[in-house]
Formats: sequence, structure tokens, C-alpha cells
Amino acid sequence: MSTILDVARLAGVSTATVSRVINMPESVRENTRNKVLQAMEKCSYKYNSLARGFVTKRSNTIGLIIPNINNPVFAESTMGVQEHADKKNTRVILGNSYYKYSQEENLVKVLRESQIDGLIITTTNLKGNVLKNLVDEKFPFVLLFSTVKGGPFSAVGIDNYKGGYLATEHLVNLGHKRIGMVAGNFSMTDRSYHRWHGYKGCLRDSGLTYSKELLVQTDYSLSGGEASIKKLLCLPSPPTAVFCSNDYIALGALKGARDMGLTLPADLSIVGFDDMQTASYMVPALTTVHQPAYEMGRRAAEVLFQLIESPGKPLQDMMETNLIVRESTTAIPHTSSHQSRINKNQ
Amino acid sequence: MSTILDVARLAGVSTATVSRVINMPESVRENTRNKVLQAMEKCSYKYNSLARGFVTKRSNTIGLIIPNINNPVFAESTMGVQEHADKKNTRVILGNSYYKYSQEENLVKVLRESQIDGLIITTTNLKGNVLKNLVDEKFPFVLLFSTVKGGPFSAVGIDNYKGGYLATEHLVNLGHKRIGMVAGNFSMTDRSYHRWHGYKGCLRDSGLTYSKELLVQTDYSLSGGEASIKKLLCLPSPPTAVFCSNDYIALGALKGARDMGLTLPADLSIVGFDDMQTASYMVPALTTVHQPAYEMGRRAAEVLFQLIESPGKPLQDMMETNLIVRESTTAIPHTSSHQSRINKNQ
DNA sequence: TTGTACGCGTTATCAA
DNA sequence: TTGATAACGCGTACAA
Repeated sequence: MSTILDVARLAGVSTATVSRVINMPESVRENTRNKVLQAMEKCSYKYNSLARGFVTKRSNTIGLIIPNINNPVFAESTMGVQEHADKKNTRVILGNSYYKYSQEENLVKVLRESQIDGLIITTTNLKGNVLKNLVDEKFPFVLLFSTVKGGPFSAVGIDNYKGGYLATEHLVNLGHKRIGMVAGNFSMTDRSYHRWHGYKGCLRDSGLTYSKELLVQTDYSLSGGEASIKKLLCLPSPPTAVFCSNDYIALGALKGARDMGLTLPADLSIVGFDDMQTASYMVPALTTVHQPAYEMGRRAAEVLFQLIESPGKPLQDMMETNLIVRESTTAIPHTSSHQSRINKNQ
Repeated sequence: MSTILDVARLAGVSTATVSRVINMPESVRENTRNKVLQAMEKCSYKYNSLARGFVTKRSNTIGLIIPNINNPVFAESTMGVQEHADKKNTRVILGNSYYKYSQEENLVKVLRESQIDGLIITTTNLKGNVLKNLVDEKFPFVLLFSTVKGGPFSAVGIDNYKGGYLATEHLVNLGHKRIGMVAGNFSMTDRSYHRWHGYKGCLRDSGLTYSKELLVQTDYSLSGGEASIKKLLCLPSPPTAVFCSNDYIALGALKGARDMGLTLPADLSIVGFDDMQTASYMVPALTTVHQPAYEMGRRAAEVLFQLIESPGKPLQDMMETNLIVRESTTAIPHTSSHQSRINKNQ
């Protein structure tokens, strides 16, 4: 591996000049510049940006911590982050927390040791020491898929309460009275918790009573959605509609319901959350609350670089959500043998 | 930011001792060690692994280049890579090539400048200079989702020819005679090309004639699959079964076929490739060729570290593929009004 | 068991 | 416009 010193010697100039050719070519006379360029060619010189980072105290690398790259929504937001990072000539190190706080804690530590310039994190625990320390030390970071609209954190997210409300309202408008919810574990993320509050809020506003038995918490997995919907459907008085706290869970729920012999959406309406790319490819095409994942990732990166380049007050950006009605929801049938049909199929 | 020098001063020892406490705690007397540990605490010392990498010439970082993190199969393999990298205390920088060679070329350059210790790459172009240079310079790298079984590259992959053969054979066994294929653009990856050869090979071995019009190439997208299947179904003599070169495309195809009014699988059998997690959640559940994506990622990382730690001959590992039969394929109906049904729905 | 001193590849400061 | 050189934070011979 040749260094700028080798190049300098070969070109008969100083290392400073070589460095200038690399970083501000205009500032060196064309003649000298060409000599250097040729020398670089000759020793097949490769730039060492780690050494640079060492002196400039900028690694041109950021960290991105998400719960699970397996969830297409996080894949999309990741692409948004990457796209903007690319523009800024910055690498992104990816880590999965798997919804575990300890993992998140460790990742932050490791990433900071790697001297990342900033961090984008979809956190599992808003109140833990991880974020607190980051704030105390004025380390640049942005919450992604955030639920907070104020306070000491920079954040990009949506109004999850509103999303939950929208989803439930849609079902209420279709005439449903018994509306269940399959939620991601509240201990894993507060997004699910806020969506549940939106769900409850709408129920209240609509004069429907909230029933505890109609809530099932699960991990964020396909099989979790599948198992949870079955639980709900086996209730003595099962719901006619279910709000799932993300599309991934909803996909599992769709299958679970089918497995129990239900015809969708006639026997059961399902609403998801996220509007991941495959939502319109599901059967029935999923009615869901849209979340601009890619755009949110891009925006989070924008905010982060703003923070890095000129530290200051925390920046928050809450983006728009809206309901996308597709085929997985329908009006409740008036003369329904719904109940008996379910029991028959057990 | 405090450094080991600050810690050393505070503890009244030398920097070497602090370094020892960090890297080989056993080698320093308990008494001194504790003094150092306390000092570290007091200045809230943070380890700088960039500085370490600078002297050890190891960044403890590897690069991972995939076509597109949006495709769940690549998300899974990425998790496999991360899991092993974690064990090796190594960070992974992720980059998407978007199936573009120029992007791939640039990513490799940028990553190498970042002094990554090694690279895992799902390449778009086996014959380009990118890989050639890597080999020439003896830089540790592993091809992932590779089609090569020999030569100068370390690689982890499966037999794509066999996979294509298996998929087609299944359709032949079900009695299908007109079998189409929706393939990812051959210019984007040779995986698709090999699968197509498997398809052709099986057709030949089964005494069926290969018809050029039954092959459609597309980009790797849901909408690509959707549009392509429609092209095939609009043929004067449409296929009764179609092999899609991945599940993502197959998901699009499923929708395209439904949109044209077909009943699946009765009117059309579809086989995918990959067996991504949601394959069994599709409607109908997708028959597909299984590829152990997570395991392949893990294995690629294993191979890479072996290469890094003790350079030597290239290592290849071809993993097992097999067909998973689900519900999207069925025997061709003997008395079928298939043709007319399609035309009716146009 | 601990300390001294050098080197890693680059940028930045200052002087020429 | 160019050059000389200190500095960045750490690991590691080598010495004590």
C-alpha cells in the first residue's frame, strides 16, 4: 500500500501538495498537479479515508439502528437514509436491535467507538439511559419512526395516535361494533402503544365500549400475527374487524383468518399500518395507514447532517399519515351468520 | 473527548498500561488495573477504535454490497452476515448497487478507501474489472448468491441451474406443456440466466420445445412481475404455467394474473424462486425453490473471516436447494376452457 | 509488571 | 503556489 509520502517522493513534491491535489485540486498549479496525478497512477495509490478521519475528527460514517431489517418498512427507510448519506459522501453502518434494549445499548456503544459522525435510531426505549447520555454529551442523533413531537430529541416520525384513530374510524364507519386489535408488544416500542391509544380514543368518541379481551399483544412477526388473530377469533364473541399495528402482522393475520375458514373481507375486516410495498399485493389487498417510510429515512438523514454541520436546537419533523382503503375491509353484513360460521370451522 | 493519555495521567501510570488494561487486562496487576479503571470512569473515557484501526491496520469493519435491501431475500442474507460479524466484533457497512455495475464499482472504491477488512458482494457483473482488481490485489472478498463453483473467487451460493430445472420439472410433472418464464434481466445478474438455462434444460429433457416468446425479461420489481405475466397471458397461445425467477416477481405475477380474471392455481400455475419468508403467506401460497438466504449470509461471513485471518486459496461453498411445493401450482386440467376464459377477460 | 518512544497516513499551520 | 512539520489516539517493540 503506497501512501501520499510515496507519491510525494515520486512526484518530487511535498506530502502537503499531494494532499492538496486530493482535496482542493484548484489550489495547485496545473503543472504540479499533473505530476502528482501521474505519480499516484504509477504507485496505484489508494486514498486512506480512515487516516483522514483520524486527523479531521470526521469519519464520514453514520450509524443506523433499526429493530429489524427483515421488516420491509425498515428496509425502505434504510434506503432513504442511504440515499441522502450517499449525497453527503458518507457511509452508513447498519445494526439491528431486534427490539431489544440491551442490544440497542451495545450497538450505540460500538458505533460511537467507531467514531461515527452521527446516529439515526429507531429506538425501543425512549426513556432509557442510551438516549439520555447522547443528549447530555450533545452527540448528534435523530430518532426515526419517532412518536415524540417535542423535547430534547431531534426526530422524524408520524402521529401514531392519529394513525390508530384513522384506522379504527374507518372500521366504525363501515358499521363495525366489535373491533379488535393485534398490537406489537407495548414493551418493545411505544409506536404500537400510541396506535392503541388512537384505537381506544376513536372507540370512545364513537360511543363504543373498549373491551380488554379484544386486545392481543404479540411480537412483530408473521407468525405472531397469525397466532394472535386466531386467539381473537376463538373468543366467545369474536370481533368482526381487527386493526393490526403493522402490515407485517396483518399479513400473518390474513393467513390466520383464512386458515380458520373465514372468507375475507366478508367475514372479517382487517386494517394494517405502514403501507409497505407489498400491501396492495396481498389478498385481499390490504387497507392500511400509510407511512412515508422512504421519505422519513431521507428526512432523518437530512436532519442529522444539519445537526452535524451546525449543532443547535433539536429539530422535529412530523410527517403526514393517511388511510389507504383497499379490499381487506368491508361493511358489516346486516344479516350475518358470522358467529356460527366461525364456530363451525373450529 | 479524553484519550488514554488523560487516563494515564489521572491514574499516574503510562499510556501503555492503560492500553494494556483495555486490550489484555490480565497482564496488569489488579491494583494498577483498578486505578486505571477508576480513572477511565472519572474522565468518562471513550475508546477510539478508529485510532486503533489506524495503527493495527484493521478497521474491524467489512463491506456488504447487495443489489437492493428492499428484496426480503437480501434482507435475510444481510442478517446472516451481521450475526457472524457481530460475533467477530466487526461492523458492517451496507451498500445497494441497485443492479447497476457503475454503482457497484463506486461502492467498492469508497469502501476500500474506508479501509474495510474485507468485502461480501452480490455482484452484478462477474466479468468486470471490479472483481478482477480485487483478486489481483489479493483483497479478501466473498461472492454471495454466487453462481460460480470454481475459479479465483471465494463464493457462497447455490446451483441456480438446478433450481431452475427443479422448478420446471415440477410443472412438467403436473402435465404442463406450455411453460413460460418471467426472468430478471440477464444483463443485471447471471443468476437469472442460469435459472433460465435450467428451465431450458428441463424442457429439452422432457421433450418439450422451447419457445422464445414464452420468455419475458424484466427488472426485479413487483410491477415488473405484474406487467410481464400480462404480456405472457396476452399471447395468442398463453402458457398454463410460469416459472418466475424470484418470489418478488412471482408476487407481482400472482396479482397480474388475478387482475386478468384468472383463478389461481386452476387457470395458471406459478413457481417462484428464493422461498422468502412471506412466500407461504401469499395467496395462493407460493410453490418455490428454496434458497437458504440467512444461512448463506452467515456462511459468507465465515468464509470472509477465514480469508482475512489466514489468506489462502479461494473457498467455495455451494449450498443445497430444494423445491417447496405449496398451493400455487396444480395439475393441468384435462377438459379446460382455459384459453377462452383468458380471452373473455381481456 | 510497567514505562519510553516511535510509527501509522493524513491534514493543518505556518513559513517561505 | 509550495514545503516543512506538528498533531491526531493508539499499539507495540524494547527497555527497565
